[in-house]
Amino acid sequence: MMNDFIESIYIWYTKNCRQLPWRETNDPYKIWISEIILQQTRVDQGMSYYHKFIKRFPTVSDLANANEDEILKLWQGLGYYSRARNMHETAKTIIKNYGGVFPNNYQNIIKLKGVGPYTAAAIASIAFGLPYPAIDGNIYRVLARYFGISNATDSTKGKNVFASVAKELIPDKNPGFHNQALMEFGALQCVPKSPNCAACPVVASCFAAENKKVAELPVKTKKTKQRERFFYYYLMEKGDDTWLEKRTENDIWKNLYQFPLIEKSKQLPEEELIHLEPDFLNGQPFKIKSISATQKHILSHQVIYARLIHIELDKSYQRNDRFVQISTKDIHTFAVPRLVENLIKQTEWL
DNA sequence: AACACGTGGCC
DNA sequence: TGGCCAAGTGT
Repeated sequence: MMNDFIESIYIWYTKNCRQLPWRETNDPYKIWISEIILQQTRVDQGMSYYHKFIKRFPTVSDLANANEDEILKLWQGLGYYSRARNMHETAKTIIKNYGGVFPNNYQNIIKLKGVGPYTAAAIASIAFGLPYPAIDGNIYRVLARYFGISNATDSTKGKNVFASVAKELIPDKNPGFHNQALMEFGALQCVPKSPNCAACPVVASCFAAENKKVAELPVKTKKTKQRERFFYYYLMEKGDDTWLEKRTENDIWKNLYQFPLIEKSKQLPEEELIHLEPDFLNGQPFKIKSISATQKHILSHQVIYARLIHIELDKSYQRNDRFVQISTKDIHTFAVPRLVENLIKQTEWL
């Protein structure tokens, strides 16, 4: 029964799998890079980043020796920037603790920063042929529907139930093929919304198809609530120069750059905006040249309303040590969040 | 254990 | 359009 299911998935995968660059290699370094990029990220979205990273950092020591600023610049636009910071830390760990050789067992792989149960199992099975079941969002969905598992995938109980089912299924030989087949099946056939069950090779024995539960499975309980934030960025113009600020707090976009920011707890009307006196200007004279329209930027847990206030500084303006003074034409060399990138695009002066 | 962490695509 | 979801992890 289980074997028929798995056999069908293997046949389906052999026929339908995508040719992906990280499937053409056994290099654990490249497989690791691909797995980090693909965390919570679609193949289409991550593909160009994979190519950029492998080209710029062909080996783990190339990555370890890089500056974090450069790594974040390459990662710009992908989101979840802690992945890039942790990747850098792990590259340095592999050089320092493993002599530059990627650890080849699950226990050491999962110790690496940014590598959790899913990624450790994926690397162990795909790169080293070790029988660890990788359970990602796709596999939760496939197993929940096919076996009729109604436990929430984001509960501790549910995770244990899915883990034990996945463990039953994992073969000793070709576990990497097995894990990728199941994931690919979820990604292409057993999709979240309106899957084409008529074309599914295992529909005849699928619990959800049989019981009209395809739309109800898998079950998730937690819903994320968003908070609103109001960002007022200052584009400070002094001749050909401007200033950027690095976000160093444990908050969104850590270690990325932005225009000097004033954050408010509520939206400010334009007449209040024009009278704002940012502390970083130290009461020195400035002239407002323009104020952008409000830009709405949506994150998974926040909604940010941002405006860019373009000001011209007097020649006497003293530099502020919190910020980096740059030649404005160099602004594109700094890693910035998508929101700031969009503001830059919309501003004539930049 | 619950929550924070990005972005883009889909309907 | 707004909510859901995508090869999860760290704290």
